[in-house]
Amino acid sequence: MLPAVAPSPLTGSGEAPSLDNSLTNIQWLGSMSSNDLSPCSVKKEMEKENQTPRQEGAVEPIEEGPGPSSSTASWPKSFTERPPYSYMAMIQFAINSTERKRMTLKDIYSWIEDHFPYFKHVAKPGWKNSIRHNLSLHDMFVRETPANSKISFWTIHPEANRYLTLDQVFKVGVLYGTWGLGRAFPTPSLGTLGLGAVTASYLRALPPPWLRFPLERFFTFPGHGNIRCCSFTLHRGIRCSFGQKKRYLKLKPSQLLPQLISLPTHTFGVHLEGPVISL
Amino acid sequence: MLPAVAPSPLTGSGEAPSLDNSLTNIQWLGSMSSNDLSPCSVKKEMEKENQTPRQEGAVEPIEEGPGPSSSTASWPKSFTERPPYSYMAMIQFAINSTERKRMTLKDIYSWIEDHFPYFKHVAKPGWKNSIRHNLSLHDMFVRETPANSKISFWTIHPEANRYLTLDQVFKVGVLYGTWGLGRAFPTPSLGTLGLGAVTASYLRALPPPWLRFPLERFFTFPGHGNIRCCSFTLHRGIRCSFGQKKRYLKLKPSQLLPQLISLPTHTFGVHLEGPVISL
DNA sequence: GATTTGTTTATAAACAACCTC
DNA sequence: GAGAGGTTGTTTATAAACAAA
Ligand SMILES: [Mg+2]
Ligand SMILES: [Mg+2]
Repeated sequence: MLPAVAPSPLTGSGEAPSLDNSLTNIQWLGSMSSNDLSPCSVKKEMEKENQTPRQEGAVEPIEEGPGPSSSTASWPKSFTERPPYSYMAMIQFAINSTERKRMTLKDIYSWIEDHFPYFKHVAKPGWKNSIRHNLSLHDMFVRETPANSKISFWTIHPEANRYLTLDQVFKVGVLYGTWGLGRAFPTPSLGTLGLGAVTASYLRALPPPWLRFPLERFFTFPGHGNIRCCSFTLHRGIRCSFGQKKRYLKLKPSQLLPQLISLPTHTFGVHLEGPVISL
Repeated sequence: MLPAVAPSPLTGSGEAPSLDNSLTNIQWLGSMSSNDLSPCSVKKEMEKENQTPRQEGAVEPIEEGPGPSSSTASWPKSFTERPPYSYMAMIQFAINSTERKRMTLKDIYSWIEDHFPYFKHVAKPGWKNSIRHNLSLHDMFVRETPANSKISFWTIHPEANRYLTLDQVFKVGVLYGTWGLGRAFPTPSLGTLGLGAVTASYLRALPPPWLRFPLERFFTFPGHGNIRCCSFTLHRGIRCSFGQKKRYLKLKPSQLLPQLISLPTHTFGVHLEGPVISL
């Protein structure tokens, strides 16, 4: 019941306890953002369906901020370290990178290897099994075979596709609606990062890279009115909460947007429109 | 390419190759059928919601047929051997054994332990994790909390519930519709049992316990007309096919009955009505 | 005949929320 | 009431069995 004092945003992220994991992940956010693909990814480009060219303007490269998030001069960890994205998220990034929002299995493999070298060089071969598992398991992913074709493409169910791309994950977002009305985060426990007492201005004042986090899924709840508290996982081990507990919607996370077939839990991009409510 | 000759039904099941697994499973079908619960299951009976009394007439005890399926005089294997049912199937058996078709998690645990001692005495404790995983994962299982109650019950989505019970799995069924029109089973491969050249009279002539197998899910396809071939898994490693290949519906198994949210693959009970077509 | 693609189940684990003692 | 520890619920990862292409 004692409201724990949330870390002040302006004192810097370095003061929050046990942030090692988060900072590791934060480095990921900027490192593989754009076109630094390995050369081997160019050869079969003609056989693949066109991928939409990246809009460079959409990417905000992360300047190294204060604190331990500045990377060393050697090979970036992102080449050997597992990205913080779930398979479900990476598959969406891959499919949504194409013009027609569809991709063959083989190209999904390649896209992921090209954008996340971990899977090319480090991961056990079973990661491809996991990709196939995810494609089959989640209703969000739908296989389509064009008439008179033997090729089949994986698509994203139109009701479920929010057209998120890897680039979007890096964007800076703003709060929308009546977010951040809650009290201080009550009980920051192991592996939990409470931002506490969140207001829009509080969030705007957060030093980078905090606002670059994927926050999207808990922002809008069509049909559920104004939600005054939320809690979500940024990456494994890093969780954020806003507002009062005890007032959660009694819905499992994947039901929060009931019109969607399936929602990923982690690592979604900021994808917001609308007015910012100053609190 | 060579069409393998299917085993003749009247020469007995003992001649089919590599049936060790199947016979092990067949023993399962009769051994735990009725009320031979362990004594420790009686105590908390009052706290539980009523379970419907078993209709003894519905169970056909399996007399020991010819071949290696007769069990030894010692403790039946079924007490230490894993039952052939998936978690999804066992959960349905448990919930459907109650009057109101709902059950708490704890009672699901108990029901399974009582009816399948393997889970009480042999299985690693992680099996309960798997039960919870299945309850959450499959949309078929829906949690309901009565108003003003703290208890929550697991139910089966009414559209998906076929009200199958453990007892029904033992029932003998008959073919319905135009089943069994196909040719010989083409390529029995490792772990596959081809019945081949199946007709209704062929199936009626099969010695027990063949017709006691769970066959239900491929029998009726509302809205799909007459299906002339099918293939299904009885238990792990034992697969049956009817009819010609190359004429499969292009649907994944769980979509065969599209009005259902989710269908288990294995171990479903015979649940048939209608005329038997003699071929 | 071997490889790739697709579907399903099992198991372990991370983690949140709830409940009980 | 507060806290510790066990129970219940949701989600992801990984391996594997197996069918079909
Ligand atoms: Mg799918
Ligand atoms: Mg469920």
